Amino acid sequence: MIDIRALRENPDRVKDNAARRGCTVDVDKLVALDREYVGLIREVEDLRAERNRLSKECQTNPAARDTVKEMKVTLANKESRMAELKTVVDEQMTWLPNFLSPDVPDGGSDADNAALRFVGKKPEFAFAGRDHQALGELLGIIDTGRGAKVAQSGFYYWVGKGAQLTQAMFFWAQQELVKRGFTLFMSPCVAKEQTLFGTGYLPFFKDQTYTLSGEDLALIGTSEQTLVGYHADEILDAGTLPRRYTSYTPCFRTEAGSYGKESRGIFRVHQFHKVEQIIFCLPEDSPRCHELCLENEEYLLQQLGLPYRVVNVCVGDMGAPGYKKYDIEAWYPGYGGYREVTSNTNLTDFQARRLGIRYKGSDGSKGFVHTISATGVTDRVVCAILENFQQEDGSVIIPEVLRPYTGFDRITPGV
RNA sequence: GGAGAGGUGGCUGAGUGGUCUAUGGCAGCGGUCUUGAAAACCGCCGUACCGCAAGGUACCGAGGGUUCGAAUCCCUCCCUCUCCGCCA
Repeated sequence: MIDIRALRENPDRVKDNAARRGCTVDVDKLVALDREYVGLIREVEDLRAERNRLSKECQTNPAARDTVKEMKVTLANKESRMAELKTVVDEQMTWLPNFLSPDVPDGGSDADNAALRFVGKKPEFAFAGRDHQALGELLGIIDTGRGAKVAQSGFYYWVGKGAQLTQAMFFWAQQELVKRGFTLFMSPCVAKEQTLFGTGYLPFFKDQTYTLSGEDLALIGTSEQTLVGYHADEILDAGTLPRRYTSYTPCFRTEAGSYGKESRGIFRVHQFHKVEQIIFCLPEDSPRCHELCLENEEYLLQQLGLPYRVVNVCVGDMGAPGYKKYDIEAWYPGYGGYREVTSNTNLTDFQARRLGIRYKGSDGSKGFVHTISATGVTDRVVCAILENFQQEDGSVIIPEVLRPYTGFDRITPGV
């Protein structure tokens, strides 16, 4: 949610931003409705002041009661119009996108993202590289068929050494982030509507959400929802910022409308797993914290030995709550291209405003915190490990940093 | 799932129709005193919104209702705690 004062003081800026981000809210109409609303606030509050004054007078002057009774009718009419306007204005406000960092590239899709740098050396195979699905089947470590049998298409099993490798990576990543100042959480994997709304997933990504029937609960699409929601309606002591939180949870997404798009393997699925990075910080600190999360992402991929590129995500490929976003795309030799493995968004005060997360400084300063939401690692990173470290016979060499956690240094077909 | 108790400001905890944003304590801020600190004493100390300002309005779990007037009375809902049952 943007500050409604921005709308009142500089509607053109809001309008331009909304247009650039493909938002269909009629800003001019919204401004007019808000203006009427603010005018009514004045009238209603004046009437209430008069009513309150007369009510006190009733104790000594019973005749005042009749006056107040009459006044209540007028007041009730204005109040109901005011409530009506507020409902409409609030609803429209929730659809307005965040403002953009000046260095966000234009563009309509991920093809327009700006590559910032390429890191790591792509492996060179003297054989035809397999993709993760082929490797997973050959090694018997990814089972999509039984995932579909038991749950639905889009669910899958990691099996045997694949599951060990995956768990090893997730545990290792959590440990690394803790070393870097993050507090580890185990989080609920469901959240109520208000939490999803507050984090900006609703109303924008409603059709991506699995809701539980008969409950005000949905499966989380990311632990960002529960970690950011953790401090809803709280005032944080500025001295405790930035706060760095991490957790490892499953993430559930319906992926409505994306059937058939890059659907081979387990790249786009209904349930994946993620180690998340969340930072709450002071407004002036959010660009720095955003970079910090990117450094962490890069550090993890470098330790694993994976080649990747960093992209500055363009307007059209960024969700409405984002102010600036970096994606990291790992190299997938079996697939033959770079594919998104992490994303890292500076949401500025967009979530904090909706959730009521504020800070207070000892110098009396106060305001909404900024939030950064970034990936640590996901299952997609394991897919990249499989593709990059595959051998001609289909076996996969385990990155050294993970070996203390896996207890083995390679996965071999038939073993 | 069954039974009971309760939700008031950063915390604690009074308040059962009007002068209540709301007693007291703790924490916090400022000051007196002190070489400094502690203690003691004095003062300040919620949030949001409207307004140039003066000031005003709203908020005692949420939403309705009664009333000239609701933290206080009525209704609905939510949540928390305790005990019992079940159980990873």
